[in-house]
Amino acid sequence: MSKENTQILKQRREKADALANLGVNLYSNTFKPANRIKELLPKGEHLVAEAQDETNYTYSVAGRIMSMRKFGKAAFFHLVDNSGRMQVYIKKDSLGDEIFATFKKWDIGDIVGIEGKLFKTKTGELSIMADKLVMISKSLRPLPEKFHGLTDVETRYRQRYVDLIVTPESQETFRKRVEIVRLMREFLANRGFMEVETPMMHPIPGGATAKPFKTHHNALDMDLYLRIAPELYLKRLLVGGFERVFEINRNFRNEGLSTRHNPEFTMLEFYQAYATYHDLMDLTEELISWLSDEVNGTMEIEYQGTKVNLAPPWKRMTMDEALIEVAGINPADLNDPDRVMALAKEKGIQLEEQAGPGKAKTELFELLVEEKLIHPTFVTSYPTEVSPLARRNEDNPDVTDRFELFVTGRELANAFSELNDPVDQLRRFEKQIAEKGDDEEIHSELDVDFVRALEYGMPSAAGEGIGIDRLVMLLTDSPSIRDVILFPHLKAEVLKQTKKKKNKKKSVPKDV
RNA sequence: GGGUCGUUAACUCAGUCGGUAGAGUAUCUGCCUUUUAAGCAGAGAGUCGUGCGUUCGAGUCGCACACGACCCA
Repeated sequence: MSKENTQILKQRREKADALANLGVNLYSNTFKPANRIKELLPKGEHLVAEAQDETNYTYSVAGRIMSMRKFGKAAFFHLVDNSGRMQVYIKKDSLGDEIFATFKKWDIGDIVGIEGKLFKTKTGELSIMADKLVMISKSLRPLPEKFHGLTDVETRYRQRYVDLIVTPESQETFRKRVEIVRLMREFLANRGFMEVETPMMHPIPGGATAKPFKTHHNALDMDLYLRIAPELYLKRLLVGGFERVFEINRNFRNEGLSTRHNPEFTMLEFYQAYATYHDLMDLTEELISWLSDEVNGTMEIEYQGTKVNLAPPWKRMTMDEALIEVAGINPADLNDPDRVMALAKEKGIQLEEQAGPGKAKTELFELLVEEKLIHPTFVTSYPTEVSPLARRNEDNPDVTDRFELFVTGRELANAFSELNDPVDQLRRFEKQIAEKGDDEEIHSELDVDFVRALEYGMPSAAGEGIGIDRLVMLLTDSPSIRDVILFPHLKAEVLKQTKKKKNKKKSVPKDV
């Protein structure tokens, strides 16, 4: 990691001091750019090389200096603002000796304001001939090299601000992320969904099976858990009469990190009364294919070298069908609970004592099928055993009216027709708690209030969760979840301390 | 938790058999008023991730640790 007293940093500070001594405000807050670079570019389109803008209008722009070519009495540099990039031409003649002397202390990385007139250079690049210069923020640290940029991923994650300055692809990814979320809200709002905010701190973590983060409220003297899912609160709103609700916000899971897992991640959850999981499959393929088209201009995308066709309709198959068709399992084996269990053992799957054939089947699916589902595929009929909140299928109580969506071998969404029978719900909670009872880290407590809510009557409904981070990964061709989260979690950075002449011991005040 | 790889100048990277640390960019100085990876000449810049060990001698070999990447659980 970077050291804090290097030659290059000293030089930058000395330069800043020299500039201040010339009477320049290094951090002025008076310059207000009247123009954005993007809107200037068309204004000079018609000009030929070496021609001046005939209107002779003075424009003003502000931004960061990203490259610099200095001569003895002139210079070119590129200025970048939020909208684009443009060349500025500086001439000693037109600025005067004093101003030009201060300009000589400008560096790549400085944020500056420019006023001037448009012209085209010999090589035909539209530029601003500066007649006024304002230092807005003097940069004290050098930017990464102009040609290779910043390639060290650790620095890109830890110092995302530098990454955003010098890596246009990174900027583009996060712009797309913002756009995807904005479009999602628009899509759902257009269908009558209302966006709500439910608690992030839960007295009882529920709605999923995961290890929660624990915290404590001092005034109430009670433990709280960062939510692992908003599901049980959103369903309470269905009880309350809000028929279409959604929430886009963070979930927290105290588990491992990987290219697909960040301890906090963003989830869209939405619930629609009087709908079934079939309705949500229609809605999901419409939503995601539309998002791809809006953001990438196509439904046929490439993810890490693999072509993926997001154009509807998408494949729909039951878990049994997937095991038979994709994994080549004998249908007879799937209908016999003992043979399912045996098959799982055969494939090296280690099952917990309480696990039944539903769990075994799901594990087989995860092992043998998941990674092979490249194009979007809805897998339905999940075993009831692994779906404690989903409605049982009317014809076969062993499976639920549930689907998960897989794209590029990864789970992207999970949805089901909701269980609204309070008696069944209570039974399933009790069973779930009995099974997880030995795992202290998975906090098991029956959410009595949720059952009470169901007892008031929750309309038939279907609900779904879509992992936003993974969706953004797919639509931006990003290999790691850290590439789509602005500030991903890493271990604490060990900053190298500059050696001091004496290590003064800090006096530690004793507790009185 | 296990395995593999990585960590050298501000950035991007070389560094042979273990023998006094290299380049490009950036920076500084000089020249340079249409350049755009500007150019020419010169200069400075390093606790080689940290620690211990082997050795006459370690960026290089060994061990431990830290951080990161990928794979596996």
